[in-house]
Amino acid sequence: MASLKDIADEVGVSVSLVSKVINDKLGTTGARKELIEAIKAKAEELGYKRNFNSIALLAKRQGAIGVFMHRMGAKGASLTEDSLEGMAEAAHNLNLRMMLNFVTEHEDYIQRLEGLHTGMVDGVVLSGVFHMEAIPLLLKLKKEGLHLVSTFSDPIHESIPNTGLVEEDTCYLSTKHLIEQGCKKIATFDTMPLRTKGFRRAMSEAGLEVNEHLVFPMPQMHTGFKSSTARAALIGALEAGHQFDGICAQSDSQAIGVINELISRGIRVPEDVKVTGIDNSAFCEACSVPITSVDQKPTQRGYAAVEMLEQLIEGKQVESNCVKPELIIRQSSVVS
Amino acid sequence: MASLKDIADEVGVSVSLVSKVINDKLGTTGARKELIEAIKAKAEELGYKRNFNSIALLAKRQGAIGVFMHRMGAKGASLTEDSLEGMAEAAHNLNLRMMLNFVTEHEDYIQRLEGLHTGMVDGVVLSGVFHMEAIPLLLKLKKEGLHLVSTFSDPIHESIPNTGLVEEDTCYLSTKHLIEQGCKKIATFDTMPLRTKGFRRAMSEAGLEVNEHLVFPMPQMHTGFKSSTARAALIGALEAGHQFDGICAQSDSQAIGVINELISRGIRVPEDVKVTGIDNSAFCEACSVPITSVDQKPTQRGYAAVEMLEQLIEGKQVESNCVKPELIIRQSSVVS
DNA sequence: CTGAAAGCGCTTACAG
DNA sequence: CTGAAAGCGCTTACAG
Repeated sequence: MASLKDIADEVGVSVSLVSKVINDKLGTTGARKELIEAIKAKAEELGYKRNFNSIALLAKRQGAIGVFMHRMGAKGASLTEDSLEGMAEAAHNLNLRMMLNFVTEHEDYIQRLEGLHTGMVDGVVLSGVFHMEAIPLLLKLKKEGLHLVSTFSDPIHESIPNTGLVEEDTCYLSTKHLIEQGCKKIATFDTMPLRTKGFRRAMSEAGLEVNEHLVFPMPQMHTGFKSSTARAALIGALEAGHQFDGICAQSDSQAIGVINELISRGIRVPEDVKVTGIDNSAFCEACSVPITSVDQKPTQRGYAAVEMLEQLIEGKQVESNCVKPELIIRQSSVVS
Repeated sequence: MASLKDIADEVGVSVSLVSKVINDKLGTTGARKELIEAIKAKAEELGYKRNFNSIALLAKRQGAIGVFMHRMGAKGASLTEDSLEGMAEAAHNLNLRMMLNFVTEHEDYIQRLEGLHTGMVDGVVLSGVFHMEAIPLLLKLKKEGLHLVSTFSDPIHESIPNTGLVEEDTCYLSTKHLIEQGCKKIATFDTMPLRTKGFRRAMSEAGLEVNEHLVFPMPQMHTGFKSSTARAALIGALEAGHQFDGICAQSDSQAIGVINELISRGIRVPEDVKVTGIDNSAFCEACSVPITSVDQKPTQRGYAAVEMLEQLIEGKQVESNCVKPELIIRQSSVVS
């Protein structure tokens, strides 16, 4: 690894000059053409690479950010991957190195967060599953000078800017769409309160009454989003004799489980029952009936979160914002 | 951010002593108990965090590795995510920071690789999609002192240790299983030569002849693994009147497409046709008929690759190795 | 136009 | 038992 000193020695000039030439910081005064060229040539020849450590040491700035990610979403939904993709892209464009901290076990969260040294990155974006109990620790890290940004549905603390999602709009959009397609008796899996709220809002705006038997109670956690859990709930409703012509699923996994169950019983999708999901995952295309779904914009939000963090590091004022989900219409909800 | 000097000043000792106490490097001589305690207390009070930059500057070691990942696998297969999970876990256990370089566009690959400064990480694990044209650049980086390890199916260069997969075994295992379940006329999608080779080996070992009409030619690239491409190929074969009782798909996406098509034609899975996939993805559980599939062990391989890199950085000798895929049996291939 | 010097935060012989 | 000094690779006033 060649250093500035190596170049300086070989060319026969001072380290200062080499530094200035390499960084194009000669100012108005400049330097002799021959020297400039000799230095640049030698740097090239020696394969000179700047040493980030010494630069950071001097600048008191790391040029690096951390991503603290608790893996989220159903296996197959690729929310985590899409989100990382957006963050990595932004980090690259902003010339920031990106350190990944990937958590999978709930028990590890706090401990991993404690290992997040402030002298390693200029800031961190929190993502994935959030842990309420981490807030005091986060505020402590913030006080120690670590810039913090998050990308959850909603801000977790007034002092931590967030790139959110209008969560309520997910089911609002899909339910509204189902109504436009002629559905009157719509069911939903009550997995996430805000989503159910959006479902109710769309129903009420359309003047439709919600049949509470069709708001299937679900575990409000990981398992609630699963295909098999939704399938079981659906079977219960069918056996109880409840009637419906639309299902606003709160995940694609739920939707695919539901569609498989309906078809196996000879109930046609979308002719007899229309179905929508959430995540716009690979399931949507792979399902026997391609699934209408709501895109939560993970890549866009990941990108925005990193941009926001960069602003914060630069000392600018930033505010939490929200991305709107988008309905992607496929076969499961539209009779052609 | 408190420094050693801050602590030294406040306690009234030298920086050297603080350094030794903080790092438990007092040696045999030791130091006065009161001082040790005073220093540790002050460090705690000031929230002292070691500065990684100065340490790296001195040690000529970064304590960080890079992951150069070209996102791979079908959307929904979560190979990339699973792989990252294993790498992150290993990095954490080995006390290494992990820098993620996430590439999605083919055109960017080389350029991104060039941006991989040697003074930033001690080594890099290459993963995901591989680019043949990158080899000269990789060898150059290696010569500059960057440790390199990869986790592709096969090693890409004799000088770059690899945590591989016995790719041929994927279809060998699934085909063998289909034969054990009574299949005699087995089809495959010829998407990856080594997988097709494994298919042929299993057939030949069982004394079964391969019907070349049932080796469906596929684009040997991304699109070849897709659900819709496989479905189209299957429809062609069905319309040509080819007979088969088993399908060894080369991805879960292919399998799910095939199963959906068969069922829609009233052909039963697994009773009439048995189907297997590869990836052991979320599709397997979500499909109307849960899919027997081959696990490529991405998490385990990611973990192993980082361990290997650490060994290399430590100056140890390492050798390429291979992980064996594992067959996960589900409903699509077994009549209960 | 060019260079000497100080200093970022730390560790490691070495001296006392 | 404790500390002064050198040095990792770099940048930035400042002096000439």
